[in-house]
Amino acid sequence: MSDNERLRDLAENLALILAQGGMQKATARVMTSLLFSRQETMTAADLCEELQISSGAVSGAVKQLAQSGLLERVPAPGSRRDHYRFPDGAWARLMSQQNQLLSTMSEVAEQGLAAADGPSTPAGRRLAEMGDFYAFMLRELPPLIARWRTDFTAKREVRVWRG
Amino acid sequence: MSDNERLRDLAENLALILAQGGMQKATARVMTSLLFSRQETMTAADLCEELQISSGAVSGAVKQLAQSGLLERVPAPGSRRDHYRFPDGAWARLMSQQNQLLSTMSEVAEQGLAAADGPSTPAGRRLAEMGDFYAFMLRELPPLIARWRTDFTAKREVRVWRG
DNA sequence: CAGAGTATTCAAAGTTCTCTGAAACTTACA
DNA sequence: TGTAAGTTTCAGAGAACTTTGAATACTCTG
Repeated sequence: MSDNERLRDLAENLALILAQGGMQKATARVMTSLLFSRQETMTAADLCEELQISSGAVSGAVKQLAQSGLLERVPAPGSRRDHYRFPDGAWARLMSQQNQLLSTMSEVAEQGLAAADGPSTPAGRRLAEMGDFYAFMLRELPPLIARWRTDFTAKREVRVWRG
Repeated sequence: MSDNERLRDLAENLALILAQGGMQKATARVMTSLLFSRQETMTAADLCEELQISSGAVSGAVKQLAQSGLLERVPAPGSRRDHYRFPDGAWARLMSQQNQLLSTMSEVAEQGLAAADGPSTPAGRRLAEMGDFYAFMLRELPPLIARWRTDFTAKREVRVWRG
């Protein structure tokens, strides 16, 4: 199997995993195509051809991905077509967006605790644990992600110096 | 609105959020019922009545939840019915299970990097970043969760002494 | 070991979601 | 401003997933 075939295989495989995790199939395939593509950017037509899906499906996938920051439009002078790419830092951004959910979980738990007459009732015990856990994660995760960003940026610069 | 109604409302609301995030509706509702219930445990019949769903749906939901550690069967002497409860430490366990996914992401990125002729190609750059990010998270998340467990266990013990 | 009370399985029905293909819309250039 | 290239929208077909309800299997208890 050539390296190109291997890349395509890995892309389709990862798309499958993401689809099982709730992402739309076409959306997942567009995302992994961009991620594993040898090209810097891909056009909608490229994606249609590579994935054998309609332009409508590509349009929908692009919309969703752009909203969650997993795809960016690249200005392409001299081309009428939109060019898309998988943005640098997307993974970190994706995980940061999870904070939204953590925050919701934490709030719901607090409200529940208030309605449950404190942490000594069964419901109160469960909700207190839930609230504590999500508050903890909400406190700890953002600095962790920030630390990765710093580390990785430093590493990348070393690579660039070395050329 | 009474506190009981508020609890039920919060439960249904959270179930809706989880369902939007890909969890099956019946499964999410069973989970949040157990989480917000004033009782220590609930039976299948309790769940059927509270949620107005069939026993088949409850059975399916119980199966799924038990597999992911979000529900546990409680031995109930003197009752023929199974009793279910939301287990202590479930949230931490749930997050730990995400490590499986982190691990997969990290591996796929490595394999992709190998097929992409190193980090100086466009695909290589993207996959190197992805691999680095997930390897980092895989290294940092488990100790973080362990730390929460320790902290929370200590806190709970303080509550018990005082209680 | 018989029988009542529960839990689980499974086919069928219902529901929701996704993709396609065509039409409408937008944009860039002559 | 007209035209051609490209993108987005949307209704409808089809696929995939959920739930139900009845039949089956299980498990205590007398």
